[in-house]
Amino acid sequence: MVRTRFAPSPTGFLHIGNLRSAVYPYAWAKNTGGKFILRIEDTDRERYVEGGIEAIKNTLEKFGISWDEYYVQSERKAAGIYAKAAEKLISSGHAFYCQCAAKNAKEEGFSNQLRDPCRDRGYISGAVKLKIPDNETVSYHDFVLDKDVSWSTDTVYDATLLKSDGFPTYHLAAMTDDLDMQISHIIRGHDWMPSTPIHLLVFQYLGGVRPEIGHLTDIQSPKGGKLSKRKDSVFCETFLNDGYLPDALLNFVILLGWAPKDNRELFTLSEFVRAFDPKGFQKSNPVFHTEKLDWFNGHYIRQISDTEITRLVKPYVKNDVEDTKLMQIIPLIKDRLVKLSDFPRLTSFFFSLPVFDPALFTAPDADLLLLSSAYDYLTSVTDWSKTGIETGWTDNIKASGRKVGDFFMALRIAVCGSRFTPPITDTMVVLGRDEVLTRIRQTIDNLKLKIKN
RNA sequence: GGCGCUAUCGUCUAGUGGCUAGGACGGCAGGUUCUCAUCCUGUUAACCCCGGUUCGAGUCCGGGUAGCGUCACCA
Repeated sequence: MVRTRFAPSPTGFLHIGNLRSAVYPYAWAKNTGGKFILRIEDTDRERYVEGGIEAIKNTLEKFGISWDEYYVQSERKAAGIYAKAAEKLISSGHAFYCQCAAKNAKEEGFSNQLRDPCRDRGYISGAVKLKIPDNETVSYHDFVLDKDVSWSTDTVYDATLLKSDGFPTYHLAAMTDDLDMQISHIIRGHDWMPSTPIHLLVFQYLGGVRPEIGHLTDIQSPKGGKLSKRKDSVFCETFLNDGYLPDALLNFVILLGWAPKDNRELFTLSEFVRAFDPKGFQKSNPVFHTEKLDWFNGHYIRQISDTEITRLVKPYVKNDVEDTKLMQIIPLIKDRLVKLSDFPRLTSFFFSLPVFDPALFTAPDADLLLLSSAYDYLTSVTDWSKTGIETGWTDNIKASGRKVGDFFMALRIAVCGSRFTPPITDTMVVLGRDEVLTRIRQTIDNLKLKIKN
């Protein structure tokens, strides 16, 4: 029975890395019949984004990730929980007040002092900092890396626990909470690794049962370095709006840094919960190449029903298009859909007259004959259905000595204005007899004009 | 620069001392087909380097090299 947590800061929308940091602990907790906790770490008032909390919850829900317990650090701060923890550390001699001006790491460069000059000044107010002991070794076993990691405290700086505005930093808040909430396993980003010795000390001084700790790999940008807002598309909502299914994105992300022993690739969330094994965590950083995501998405789209796709494709379709029309079209383009947003591009000719592009007709004279022949034949068709149109047609074309491929290509271009379309007969059925005949007639006229000039 | 982590096909990965190093995506080729796509088949391509341990190393150890992370009163 495992208790895990996902602890995002409401500083923006949920990104790919967040999603992964949420789904692993979720799966682990559910796999063991334990509890998954959502904890909002909103202790940085500067970076707080209005609506950030709702956005995070909202997106998690889209992926089917639900939580058993929910906490907000600013509320716990108001209850005095972190101040109390800080006092405990001060009174036991493991923390001290500091009245130095806040440093800005970017400006300070790499010449930071590890030991704070205020540690022995006996101030009775100010920011609270951790008093790092000299010449000690702190260590833990990382369950992701499956490795013991240790530091000399001589390389650790006196980290701030409580800011002068009374808000705790991550170092105090998260550790206090993990203890209070009896978190059994901390799964967090690799970028937290360097500050782990601080956390180990805080845990030790606060007392209680220390959670196991594991550091997830960092997702790398294909452009090098870690995935970032600047150079990459990172927000889950962006992918969702772009027509990626939550199942596909989740499946893709799950496999970025985790793999089962049998190397299975397809997982719904509940299947992942069942298959989850902490031994499957990857140790080296994956690169965020999305080719496989496209494959997953196409795969999942092909799995779902036409009725469901009709619903999903709505945001990408004009309002006045009826469901019955959509239901006719979807079977024709389902296999061609990589993203839901491909729908309008693949189906434009169903809704509007294609523009005549003379360049598409490579042999205008021959095509004109083919189209005239097609027009004559289609006029004679009484049963405007797939079989009604198709029966005997191909044989007739062959008998007339024409190439079937050329014939249908000319027809395809005339009716759809493109060389790439669903099977033309099915398309014509959906379009309707009058529309099809009109389009062919117009194309014939346009072609004649072209030939004349 | 200090501290720390990592290292198998282009990408995601399986591998836990004895394998022709496997799968998936992508690429390429072929089949199916009125085009494209789907689907099917085949194919391509990897153990970072150097030492050591061992009868035997992708697997263990050491050293290089490379990549990554981090050095805030941000998380």
